[in-house]
Order: sequence, then structure tokens, then C-alpha cells
Amino acid sequence: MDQKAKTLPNAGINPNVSVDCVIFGFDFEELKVLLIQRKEGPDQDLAREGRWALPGNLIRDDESLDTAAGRVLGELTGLERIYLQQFQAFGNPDRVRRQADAEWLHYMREQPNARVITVAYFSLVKLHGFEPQPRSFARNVAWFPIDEVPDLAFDHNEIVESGLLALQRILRQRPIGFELLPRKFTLGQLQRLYEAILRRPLDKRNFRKKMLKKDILVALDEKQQGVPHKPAQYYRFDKQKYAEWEEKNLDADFDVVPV
Amino acid sequence: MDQKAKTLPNAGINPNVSVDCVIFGFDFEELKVLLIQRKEGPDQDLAREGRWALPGNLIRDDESLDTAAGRVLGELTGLERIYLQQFQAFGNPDRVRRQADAEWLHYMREQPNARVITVAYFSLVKLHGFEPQPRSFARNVAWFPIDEVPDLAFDHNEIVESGLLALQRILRQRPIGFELLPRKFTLGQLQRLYEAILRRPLDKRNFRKKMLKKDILVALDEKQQGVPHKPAQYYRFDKQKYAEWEEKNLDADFDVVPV
DNA sequence: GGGGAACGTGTACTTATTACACTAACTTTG
DNA sequence: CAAAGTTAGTGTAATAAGTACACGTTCCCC
Repeated sequence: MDQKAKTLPNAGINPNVSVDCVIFGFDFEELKVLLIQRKEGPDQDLAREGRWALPGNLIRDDESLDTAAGRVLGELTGLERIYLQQFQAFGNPDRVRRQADAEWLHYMREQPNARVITVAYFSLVKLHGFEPQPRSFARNVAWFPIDEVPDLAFDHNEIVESGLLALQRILRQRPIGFELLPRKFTLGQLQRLYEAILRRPLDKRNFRKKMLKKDILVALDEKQQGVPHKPAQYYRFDKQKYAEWEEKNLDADFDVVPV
Repeated sequence: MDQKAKTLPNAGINPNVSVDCVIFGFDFEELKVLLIQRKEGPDQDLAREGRWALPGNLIRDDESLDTAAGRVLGELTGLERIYLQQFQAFGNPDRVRRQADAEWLHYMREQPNARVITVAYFSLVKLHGFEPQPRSFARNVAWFPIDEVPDLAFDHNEIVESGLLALQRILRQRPIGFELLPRKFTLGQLQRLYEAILRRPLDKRNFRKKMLKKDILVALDEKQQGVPHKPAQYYRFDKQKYAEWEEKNLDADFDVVPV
């Protein structure tokens, strides 16, 4: 039985399940999403009409969902050890139908109506100083401001929407915003990040008060340089201190947002 | 191509994706989980050694994930319009392997190493006055206290754990506890429900103060009868009032728990 | 009618949230 | 080199929320 499997071009790949990643980045001004256009080839009409889509792929039979998402991300960005979290599975019967190309022919005969279920992840990338390169399955890669996401392939607009909601929810439970910033950052940058994700203005003094009180930031011996205004103090996030905070507040949310 | 599909016993069923439900109930004392033992038959060794398992099933090609979960629940309990929410997909490569029975033989040849991905839902049932009957795919059905869940089939223990965490999280964001109680209930019962889910004691006066202040409960003209202590006031949850609360507090959690 | 059991209530203290405006430090421009 | 532009950085007073805590009440049962 393995013999036949090995002769199939897609052996070892699960034709029913994919992962898709909503990759967020922050350029100190806006929240952005990384989208791709697929290469020509057998997958071509999966993203019909050249539309932009979320990076994603069918999973292999030997990898977990998390691993598959990490693989997709790695293939696309070359980055590893990136914040990655599953947030929802999508499986409406009309969402994605596999194309009836030769490679899946056997399978299509047996499951003419099956659709692809996708497990969606969101991912946070320090886009500071990182420009994604088209590679592997992507013909084209680009960051889009979250407010200017075009019509995407399949149900990917819905997935982006849900991903943003998930990000907002989790931002108020854990300090994941730092995953989107370089090691050193200013409080102003951090506040703009929170405002970009939550999509509302926050009071500067209250935000700083609440953030500093958590005692998870350490001020560096360094200030901004070359800015046309009063230079800001740099801080970094202290993982160790956050772990301590967490231990003392086992059940509580990590909420730095004035409601 | 449909011809061949129709001759297959499992046509229209997706062999790679299932849904599983963590069904919670509350008997005024403990939080409970509904588990099943499967019927003998082709599925028999899916739940090896007669172990208890979560209710679940492979999905059909013509239904959404939510629909599939609702179907499983309906087949099992006869109940409909029950609180049901997806919380996580599980897909470790070693979690569940399809058995190589005759029905899936074609498929098994092509995907010898595929495993079943499952999308897990949690569900809240008013178990008050409801006794589940073994039916459809279940040989045996029973409620287990959340602290006394036995060794389950596959990775179902892990799924139950995650389901409880998801329930705890969401209980602090929305007033879903009422889904586990009958229409009329006392504040004491409500508090015990919160304590059972969150697994810690809450201060009675503070809990009542916070809960009543939300203005989502209405006192009924009725008190407990036949109890060997001072009879408690009955209340009911007012969905309309909660909708109003929600509108006024768009971003906030619905948190009635003294931290 | 006494004991057992859960119900129902209030207050004083501490902590968190909110709203709000000006000076400081740097660059650029004229 | 002075003025304009820009963001940084800071404090307080008023209100709201959270916390800790104890005792009389009302029913049933014996």
C-alpha cells in the first residue's frame, strides 16, 4: 500500500486540511498584514484571478498543526521562532474546493464534494528592518495596512477579520504587543501600537501610568537620536519580570488599557 | 465520478476531519462533563479498550463545522438550540489514526499516514431535569464530575482540559453561565456555578453586589420552597438587559468575578 | 422550641480609573 | 539665530471599583 502512495505526487499531504496565517506587523504607524500572490502552477487557480491571499498551505501527514503553520511561515519569511497562535478553524462547505487536477484525481473521485478545512493562526512579526522576499510558493509578497486589505481569495477576508478580533482579545490578556516591536522602543511607540490594534485613542498619561506600574519594562541608558522633537527614553520588555507578575496574578488579565 | 462515490459506504463523509464536543452540565453542586462509550461496530476500535470518549464524529462534506457539532449534539442528546462554541483544533500526527477497515480502503492506500484532525467545541447544557439516553452511535452515556474524568480515548483528556480553560476564559467575558442553569435560579446557585467553573471560592457579598449591579437579573415573585433553611429569592437572566449592557460597554469584558 | 443550614445584608478601607494642560527638548526653516 | 513645529514627559483631584469581613433571619427537622 505504501507503494502506491509513493507514486502519487501529493503523497503525505492531507488534501482536506490546510493552515492559513494572518501575519501582523507594525511599522510604528499602522498595523499591517502580510499577503501573498501565489505562483503560477498547479495551485494557480486556487487563488483565482490573481487575488491576494493569506499565506497558507495544505498540511502534511507527519506534522502537527502548529508545525505546519510554522513551516508555512518559515518558507515565506525565512523567520523562525515567531509568535504564532491558533485562533480558529474555518470549514464552511463552500469555502474552498479543491481543484480537480490530475494529482488529486483519485481522491476527487471518492470525495467529489469535499472542501478544505483550514486552521487559522495569527502571527506577530517584528517587521522593523525586515522586508519579505517572494519565495517558495509565493509569486509576490506585500504588507497591507489593516484598513486597506483588498478583496482576498476564498473566505480570507473573513479570516483576517477574525484574526484581528483574536489579536485584540489576547492583547488585553497578555503582553504580546512586544512581539511586534524591536527590542528597544519608546512608550510612545508602544502606545501607538496599542491604539493601532485596538483602533481607538488612549490617554497618554493614563497609559504610561498603567504600563509602568506593571513593572515589566526597564528603561535603557539610551534615548532617541535624530528626531525633530524631544527625544524619548528607550525601554525594553523584561520577560523575567513579566513571569513574576504572572505568578502573582494567576487568574488576572494583563490589561494595560484604560477601558 | 459520482457513480463511484455513491457506491462507497462512506461517500459524503470527510475521513480527515471530525468534531468533538466537551459538553458541560451543572447539577447545582459540581461541574460535569458528558462522556460516551461507543457502540460496537466498524467504529469500535476507534475507542479502544472500551474507554470513555467525547461525543464526536467525522464531518460530512455538505455541512459546516458548526453544523456538524450541532448534529453530533442533537444525535446524542436530542437537544437543539444549545450553546455551542468552537474553541480549538487538535491535530497532532499521533492523535487518531483512521482504522484500515474495508470502507476506507481506497483512501487508506493513498494516505497511509493521515490522521484525523478534530475541531473541538464546548457546549453548555441545562442538565436540570435532563437525563441523556444512549442512542445513535453511543452505547453508553454518562455525566462525570470534572474532577473525576477517567482515562479517555485518544487525546480526549487533553481536549477536556483545554475546554475547561476555554470555558473559564469566556465565562469572564460573557454571561454564559446562565446556559447551565434553569430559567429560574438563586444567587447562591449562580455563585456555586461560578465557583465550580473557576475552581475557587468567591466572597458572597462581593459576588452578589457585582452581579446585581450589572442589572441583568430580574427578581421573580417566587422563593425556594421545601428547603431546610431560609428560602432564597429566585431570579432569571434578562437577555434584553444584557444586550443593553453590552451596547453601553462595547469593549469591556462582562466580569462578575472578584479577582 | 432548639439546632442546623443557607439566605441576605452594609461599611470602612484601599486601590484603580478617569479627565485634563502645560513645560521640555530636539530639528527644521526662514 | 530665532521662531515654529513636533513629540516627550509629568501630577492631581474626583469618582468608581474592589476588598475584607460578621451577624441576624427564616425555614426545616427533630
